[in-house]
Amino acid sequence: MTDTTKAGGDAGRAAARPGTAKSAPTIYDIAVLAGVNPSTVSRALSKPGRVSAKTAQKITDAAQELNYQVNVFARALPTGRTQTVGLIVSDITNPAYFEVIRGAETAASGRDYTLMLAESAESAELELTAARRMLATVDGLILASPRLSDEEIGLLASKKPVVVINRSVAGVASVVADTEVGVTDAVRHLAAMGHTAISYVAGPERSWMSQRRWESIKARCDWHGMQATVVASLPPTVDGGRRAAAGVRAGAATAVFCYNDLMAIGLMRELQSAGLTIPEELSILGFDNIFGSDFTTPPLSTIKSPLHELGVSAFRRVLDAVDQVDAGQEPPAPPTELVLRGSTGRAKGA
Amino acid sequence: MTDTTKAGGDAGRAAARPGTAKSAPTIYDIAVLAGVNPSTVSRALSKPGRVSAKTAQKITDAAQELNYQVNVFARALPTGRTQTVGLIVSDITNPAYFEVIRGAETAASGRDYTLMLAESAESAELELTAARRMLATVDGLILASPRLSDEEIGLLASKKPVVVINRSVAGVASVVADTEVGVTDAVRHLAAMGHTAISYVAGPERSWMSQRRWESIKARCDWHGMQATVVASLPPTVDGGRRAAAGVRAGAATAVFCYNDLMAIGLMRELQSAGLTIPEELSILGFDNIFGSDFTTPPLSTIKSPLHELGVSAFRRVLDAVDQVDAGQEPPAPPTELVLRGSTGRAKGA
DNA sequence: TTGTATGCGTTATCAG
DNA sequence: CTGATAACGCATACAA
Repeated sequence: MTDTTKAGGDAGRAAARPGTAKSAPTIYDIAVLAGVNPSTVSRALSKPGRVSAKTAQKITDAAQELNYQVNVFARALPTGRTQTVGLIVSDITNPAYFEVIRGAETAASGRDYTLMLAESAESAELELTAARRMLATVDGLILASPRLSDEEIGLLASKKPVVVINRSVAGVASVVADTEVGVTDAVRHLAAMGHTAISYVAGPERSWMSQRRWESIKARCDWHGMQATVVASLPPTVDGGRRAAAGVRAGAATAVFCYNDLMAIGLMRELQSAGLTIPEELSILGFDNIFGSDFTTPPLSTIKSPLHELGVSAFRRVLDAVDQVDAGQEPPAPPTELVLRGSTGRAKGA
Repeated sequence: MTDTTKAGGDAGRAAARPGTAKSAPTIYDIAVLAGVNPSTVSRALSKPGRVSAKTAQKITDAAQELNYQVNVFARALPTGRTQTVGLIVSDITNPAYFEVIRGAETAASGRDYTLMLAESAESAELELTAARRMLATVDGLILASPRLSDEEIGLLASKKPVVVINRSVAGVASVVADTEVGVTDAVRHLAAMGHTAISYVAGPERSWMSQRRWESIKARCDWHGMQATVVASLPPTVDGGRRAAAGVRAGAATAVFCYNDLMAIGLMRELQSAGLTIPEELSILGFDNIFGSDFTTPPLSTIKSPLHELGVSAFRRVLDAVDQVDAGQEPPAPPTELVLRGSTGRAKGA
């Protein structure tokens, strides 16, 4: 039976809407118009070069004329491929993700892929739900600063290509910014400004990157013979930063790193409203260099992350995995960079 | 032929990955395990109540045991439905979209829908591309402050349910914040502070909302017998705001509204770095009340938008359209609200 | 209530 | 190089 009629329920896409008459054209329509077999149309459209130039021309012309658009569902059914990759960020409200989203997005568009974005609102549970949902429809998944456990991530990665950003999970591809260079510069600067004791306001326990940043800071402080302590572990938000104020004041540090700019901003504002002057009485540093970190008074000194590159690079790596191309070496980690503004200064009494 | 074997290319999802053995279970697998017909499984899983409680139980049990997951593509093929709605924002970098995204997202999750997010980077062309791409895979589309022309939007809306946020297009459902109340309060406040001439820094020409806000401001100023003028039309970004500085200084206004907070922040900072003191020499007002608008010195006075409600409401309306339920009345526009902070004060010389 | 038969639009296999 | 045909997994008229 080579029935080319389009019978059956018209439940298809583009049906029943006011302006839309009949359902979208298919390769069958193109086939009759071009006088070839549907399978030839399929070939011509999906694998260039596997069909004679002449018929290919006829077919593309016919497709153009009918304003043909592939039905991605029909295509995905036999192939399992969707030309879509997912990106899950832990908090859409954190400006730090702006650029990683942009980076991934542009990289995706450039390769004719679509990016599917979701957030987990800092909840491991929601993150898992979102990840599972996405996994069913995407070719690969990018997890930015995931709150999931290593096991959960490994499980996801066993089903589809997964790349994690700013985290390291055994057996899973990852793209991590090199915190070293920014931290090295920052601590050296602090030392030069007479600081001898610093503290660190950590982010969530589950945050691999928070841990990583602390280790880096600790190591450099040791090197300089400075004292370094963690004062708290709180949500990576402005409010989290505020809540760190008491702990910070209780300590003896004259300079404090916060896990990210959001926390640094919260901490600074809370301290200021309690009467402290920044940086005269305390130096504050954040991480990321987000939108708004230069709005504050004083503007925030911070360690800038290569957010855009992270997004681009992560997308590239999923695609490599999807296409089974051997990624070769892990690409070098893009470096961080110290951005000195007004929230850091000479140590009090130094 | 009721062949239940799973032959053919194993190109399906979850194939060829290290840990994954055979392809995912289907309703056929469930059917044999539960001892019923596949179509019964389909019914049991998609339309609760159309199958006897007993068999339903058997089927859900079997599904559970096999860890069954519907293949959304296979489902989408005959039905055309994907349980997914798209949201396109004009600039993912604008914090104003945080809450509309969150709103739409939570509303979507609540109804077991997935939100697909994209941005257009303030480009009408990219927006159209993104919209077209999405249209093929979603059940409905939300356009937040689109830069598209009315015709283009109408065309999209003729194919799938479309809802626009903060814009009005003939024949297309829309959700718009009521600017009136916020503006009314703001202008009244300004009048009380002795201002008699205000100016407006407009956003993009294509921005319906920028126009809307201006009309609202103009009307209230007229009412108070105040003079009101537009000084520029620029990109709705911090940099756009900076570029408005010269025009603002050239005018005689003692208070200026900016299309949004981003512009207001840019304008304020530029003016300040040129030596002006805010609000003593000039009062500045923004719109939206975004993240960071209270970080500045002085903190920005602004007209807060019901961003979250806009997102929620927009999602609801697409869903109504998708489900063909008569939306009934246009829901009332959620109101804006004046938020007085430090960037507004008594008119200079008043 | 449940089973039967078929279609959804595309890709893939196998002949010719 | 091209044509015929069988999956891909699910939903749904229709019959029983």
